[in-house]
Amino acid sequence: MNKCDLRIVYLGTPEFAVASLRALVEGGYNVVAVVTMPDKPAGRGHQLQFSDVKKYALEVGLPVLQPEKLKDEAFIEELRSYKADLQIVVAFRMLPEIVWAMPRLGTFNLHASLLPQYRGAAPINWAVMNGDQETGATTFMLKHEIDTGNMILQERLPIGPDENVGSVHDRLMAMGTGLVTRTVDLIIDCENKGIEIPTTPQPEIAELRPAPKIFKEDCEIRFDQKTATEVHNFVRGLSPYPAAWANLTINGQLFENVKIFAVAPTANDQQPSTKNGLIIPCREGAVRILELQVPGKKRMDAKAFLNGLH
RNA sequence: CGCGGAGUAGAGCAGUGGUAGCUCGUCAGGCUCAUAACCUGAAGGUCGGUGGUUCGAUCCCGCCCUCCGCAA
Repeated sequence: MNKCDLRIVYLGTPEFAVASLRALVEGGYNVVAVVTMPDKPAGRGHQLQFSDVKKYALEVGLPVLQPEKLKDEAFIEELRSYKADLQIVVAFRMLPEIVWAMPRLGTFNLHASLLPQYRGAAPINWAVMNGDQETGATTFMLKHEIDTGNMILQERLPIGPDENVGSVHDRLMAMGTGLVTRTVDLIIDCENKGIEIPTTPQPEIAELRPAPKIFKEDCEIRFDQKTATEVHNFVRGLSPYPAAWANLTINGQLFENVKIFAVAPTANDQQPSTKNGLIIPCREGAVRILELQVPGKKRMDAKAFLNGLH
């Protein structure tokens, strides 16, 4: 079997999933259809928005399936009609067994963490928020419990001490493309040799850190409850999306819902200060805010913000 | 027709029915390490676009363009 003989159905939604899809398409793999989220009204003015994966699929002329419900009879029938040998899911949603068990060779997932760590929806954010110095990406075969299947390939990636999640996301996305294509190559190779795909059960680890979906209320910075280092990690783990925020009182003026994109730990300070930049005291130490955004305003560095105070 | 904010000097913001200021930056000079330092001086704006009201509009009214927050 050649890579152009293997029929692949690809499931994914955001930008992170586009990279691997593109790698497959441009690498000459036989992607026969794409499954993605239904179009939704979004953005200012509630315009109908296509998912990033759908935009790309349309660009290259791939069939797009957008089921409201993954168990829907019509959708299952349509999916079957593509006669996939393999399904690949990247940043999609939970799949019912009837979907992931459908292809002859099964379904594998690209997950943006070193499994078994950071199972869940926001693995990249949590790794940075926890101050980890390393993360990675893993491909694994789907099974019932989410993000627990046997691992196929895994690759590690260092996290810089001041790096934010946006940067880690982009680097993991690039790394993921290689992981996905190599996983497919491996599967084809095993198929040709008539052997099982070698997989490894996820190791048992005592200290398992989860990576649940992050909501806005989880993003408020509690300066009084965190050390300067913790605030720093929290901010970069949420920057640029979904962004940490806080209500700040500066020179007696209250600013609500201020998004904070970058801070640097700095010398201790008891009071919020604007003398040497925008300094906010923490439970231990203090941070200097480097980049922020007030509602209705543009994102700006702290210096610009201070220039506008009056 | 989802709700809302905003377009004034390179940046961030004030302001007024009689053609505009602040902080920062820039440039020139001084001081000399204050780790986003200090002093002096200068340059730099058809106040988003377009109609209207007015003796006169950056400011009031209509339309257009652009940017942003919320919500999804």
